[in-house]
Amino acid sequence: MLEERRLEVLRAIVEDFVLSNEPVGSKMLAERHALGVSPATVRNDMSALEEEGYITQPHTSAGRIPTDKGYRLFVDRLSGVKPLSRAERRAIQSFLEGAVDLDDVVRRSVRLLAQLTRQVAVVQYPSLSSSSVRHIEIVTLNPNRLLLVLITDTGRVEQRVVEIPTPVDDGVVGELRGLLNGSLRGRRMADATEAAADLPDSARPDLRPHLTTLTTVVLEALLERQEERVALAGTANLTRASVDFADSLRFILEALEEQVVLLKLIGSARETGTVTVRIGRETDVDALRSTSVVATGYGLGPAALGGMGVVGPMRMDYPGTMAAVRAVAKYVGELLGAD
Amino acid sequence: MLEERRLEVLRAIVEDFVLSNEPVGSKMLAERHALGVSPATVRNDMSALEEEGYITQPHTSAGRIPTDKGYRLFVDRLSGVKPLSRAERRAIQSFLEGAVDLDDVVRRSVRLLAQLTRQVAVVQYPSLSSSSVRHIEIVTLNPNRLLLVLITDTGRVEQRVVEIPTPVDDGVVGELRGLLNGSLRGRRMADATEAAADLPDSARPDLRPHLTTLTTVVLEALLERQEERVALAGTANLTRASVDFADSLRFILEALEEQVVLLKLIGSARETGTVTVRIGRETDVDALRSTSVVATGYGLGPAALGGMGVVGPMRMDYPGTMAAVRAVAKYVGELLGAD
DNA sequence: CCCTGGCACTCTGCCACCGTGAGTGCCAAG
DNA sequence: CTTGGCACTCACGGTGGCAGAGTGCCAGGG
Repeated sequence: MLEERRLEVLRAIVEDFVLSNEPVGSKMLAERHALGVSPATVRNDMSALEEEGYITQPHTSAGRIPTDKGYRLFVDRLSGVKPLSRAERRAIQSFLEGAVDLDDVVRRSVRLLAQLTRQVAVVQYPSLSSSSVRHIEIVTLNPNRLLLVLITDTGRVEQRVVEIPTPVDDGVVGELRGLLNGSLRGRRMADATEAAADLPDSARPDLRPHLTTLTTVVLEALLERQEERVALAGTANLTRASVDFADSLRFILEALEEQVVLLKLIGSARETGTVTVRIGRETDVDALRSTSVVATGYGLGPAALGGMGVVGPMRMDYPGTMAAVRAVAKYVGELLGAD
Repeated sequence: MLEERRLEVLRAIVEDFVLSNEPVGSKMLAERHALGVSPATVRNDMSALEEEGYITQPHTSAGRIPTDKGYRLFVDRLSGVKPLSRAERRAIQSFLEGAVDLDDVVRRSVRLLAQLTRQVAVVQYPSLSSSSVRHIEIVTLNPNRLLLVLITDTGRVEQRVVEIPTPVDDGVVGELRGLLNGSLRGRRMADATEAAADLPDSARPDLRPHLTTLTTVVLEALLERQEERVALAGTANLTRASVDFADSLRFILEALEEQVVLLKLIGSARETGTVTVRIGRETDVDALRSTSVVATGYGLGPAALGGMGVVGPMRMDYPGTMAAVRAVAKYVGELLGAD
């Protein structure tokens, strides 16, 4: 009984603080949350919760606010995932259905997510490594330069200009195209890299040098920029919570411009099949120590296509945000899977 | 003589204010700027300048700050374009040369520009309409779906999935590819649209329906998204000048997330061959009334490929910013032109 | 006619002060 | 274990005084 009420008090504190952004005191708490006990009792509980590190007071004789640890407990044990309304679901679906190509899908999702959560949204472009090769095209720009275009089944298109030492004619280009497609088409990226490496050895001698350069470029495109890109939206929402960040806003913005940082945050959630939450210092990024990240993977199967999520103040509506992230990820996954 | 000194005073005010962000008074001005006259004289000049609307005082008994009109005069008549150092030029060049494809060029430029100017940078993707078709590729996804890939000489790649009512085999696809390339390759986009529209009429009857759908899609891709995309970087720099914006920062960020707004700002500078400056309300965007925009077109010839520029506080180092924008635009233009 | 020094005046910014109110911790009684 | 009471502690907001910077105006000098 006692334990249970304490948790109830913690939940009440988190919920109130999320709404008001003001340290919450014992009196208000006892009044507004029908806890059935007096403020004095609540004070005792608060004292215990503070002892255990779940809440803290900004200064003596102020109310309490949750700590990282407090939010963590709240997310883990005290809150579910608030389901979205039917209207919201329909809105998501219809907004995403208007997309004309992969780029558009990503851009629409990220805007949508930012709007739904009123926070900064991040969407990773579908990773090459978990999709498969649909087609490889070689276009002659001039005798010494080829343009290599790689198309994946998720609709992603990678392109590279390749300089070749000795000129080739269209016939050779056709053969090369045939060889590359024959050996790589339909393969998942991870396997394709091996197949590509073996390719030159088994080919006609006069084609080998060209094949070597081409496959090198293919491998480079596959590996190097593997999952480099992310889309970002809703940075204006950061100012909404500017009270929380004070002067650190600049560093947060700077961190968010670093693709590497974003990938670390979002990419790591990719493989877990569920929505993950990182609170405060759990983000492992110093500039984001006063923010939380709610992220998940999207796309079917064990290896997801990519990750998406939002970055917001620790003082965040976790149930609502988690629901929005999960829903958008689900729809995007379906959209790309069916394509 | 008198006129001339007044302008000198205005220049001094702008320069000091840009550095200090504090209203500048007559005494400091006379001391630091070797004007050869006493503070009292400067005061008279300031009084006149205020009368004419070039400067204003935030409150009685404070120093003066420039008005929109004052900055305008400064930009038009009192400042040149401060040339970049040799080292800076080399840095620009070497940084841009590392780009692997068009996307990379744009992303690198925008980051570079943000870094050089310490402001928010905007770069428009090369417009389709002023480049020409290098190659059109058609890939069969399944009998009823084709992927159309359009490659321009600036390296831009557009892709569209096309649903076709009646299945086609590879032979037909080959013919279609040949027809499209034969009639469109090498054409500038503006002309290509006409050629594409005429194409179906002159083709073999059995190909006509397919050609019609395909050309429709091509036209759509060319027209609709013609110059839709821009890249943005350096939003964190806005916080650097947060004093200037106070609480309007949020609205500025919101405006910057609107592609339409950015295109209006940057795109309009595309056609002028020179660096243009819009100060305060001249931007015609309400949220940006306390900012200035320095922009120019890049790419050779009369019709530029796109625009690029920066958005910053009115209190901005105009000569330096203009120089940086001009230099980056020049290098990017050369890079894309040579490609 | 223009420049200059002097002078009175007007503000903002800063600091110190103080009362109020919210909130706490502790304690003794139920 | 809960509750009411009580003394204590601070942040916050408003007030008042002081210093400093800047202005406008004016009369005198080149």
